[in-house]
Amino acid sequence: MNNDSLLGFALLGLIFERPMSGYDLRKIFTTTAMGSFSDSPGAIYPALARLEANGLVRGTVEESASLRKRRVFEITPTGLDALKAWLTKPVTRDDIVRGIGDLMLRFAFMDRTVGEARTIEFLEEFGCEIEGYLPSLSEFLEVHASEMALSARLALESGVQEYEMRLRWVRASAAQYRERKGNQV
Amino acid sequence: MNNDSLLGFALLGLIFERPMSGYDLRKIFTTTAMGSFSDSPGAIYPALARLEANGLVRGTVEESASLRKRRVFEITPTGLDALKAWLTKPVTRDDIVRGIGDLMLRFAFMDRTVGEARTIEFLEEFGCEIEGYLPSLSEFLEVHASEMALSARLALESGVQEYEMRLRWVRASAAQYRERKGNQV
DNA sequence: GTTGCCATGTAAACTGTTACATGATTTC
DNA sequence: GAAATCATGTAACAGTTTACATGGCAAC
Repeated sequence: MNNDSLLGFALLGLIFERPMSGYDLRKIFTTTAMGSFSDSPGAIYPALARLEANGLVRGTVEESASLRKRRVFEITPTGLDALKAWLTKPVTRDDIVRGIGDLMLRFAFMDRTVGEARTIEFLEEFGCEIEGYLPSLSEFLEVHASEMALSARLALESGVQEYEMRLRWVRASAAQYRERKGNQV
Repeated sequence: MNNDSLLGFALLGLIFERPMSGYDLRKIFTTTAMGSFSDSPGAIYPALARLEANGLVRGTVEESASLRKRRVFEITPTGLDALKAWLTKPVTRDDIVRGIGDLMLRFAFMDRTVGEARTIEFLEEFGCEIEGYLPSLSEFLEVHASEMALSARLALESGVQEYEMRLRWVRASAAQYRERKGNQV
């Protein structure tokens, strides 16, 4: 009954943007910047089957003339609800500690689904959580730096730099959204 | 027979630094900057059992006075070989596309295991792969920016900025290693 | 006519998640 | 003596990887 894997939501979000076949989705993972996902059929086709079993997408075999058989999936109203629910989840500390990839995926899908107001809120929550986490990470580095191996220390510094970079990005992005919103009024 | 999961190597690397129990390892994942790993016993204890079954670590029950029973694991020569083999694997395009977390973990363990020369080599390979990948990502962004939703474009820009940041980090780190090496001669 | 791409899927093995279970020891 | 922490583990389930399997169509 559950379908909360990141791959499932990635598929759902892409299918929302336009109806697609399993093969189309695979190609997106191999050829575009979404290369962090597996393009293996053993991951994608079962994930699509789960989405369909849960009523989040509906696949129909395309029969247009001389084309090979293709099952094209489109999102259902239930599926759109599930997508929106996932996108509007509050940002937690855990989300940023366990890797920000999930958050970035959610953000990428936001613009055409949950609206600007919520997108800006998301960025604010994102920024708050980084601001809450970064000092503890810096402090840990400061306290333990002397006893750590050079490579371990540098790896940790890289982590700190990544959070700092994301924070700058969050602020710049929020500014862009506010500007756009302002222009529309 | 296989034990190539990232968690397995994380445990192996930590146990190499000093012998530890499963509980110690869990605490590292909850309390230190290695929070990207799961601290659930259902992940760690089976992973330790696999490492032991493959002869990479050896667990002995500590019987010191009035302490609770603790199984303390230490690395075996076979385990050290496996750790070094993992650490010295060449850096591939796939490593940087699928997420640099694995590479950073490998780097963090390098200093005390494979030596400075190999660590510098690793950084050079790392830098080369980013330099090879970044232009294609920037180009993709340039070509598709106009047709993308704002949030999707910003998410992609964040990805580009991350690679740029890692590249700066790689260069600065390599410089530190070369400097240290120079000082020793 | 064979190589390569389009397109879909399955099966076994492995890994990780969630939740449960147990019991000892320290602290209040 | 109750609660928190130390410490180890198991069981059911879900998801991914790897490898295999199939067949149509297009180009050369």
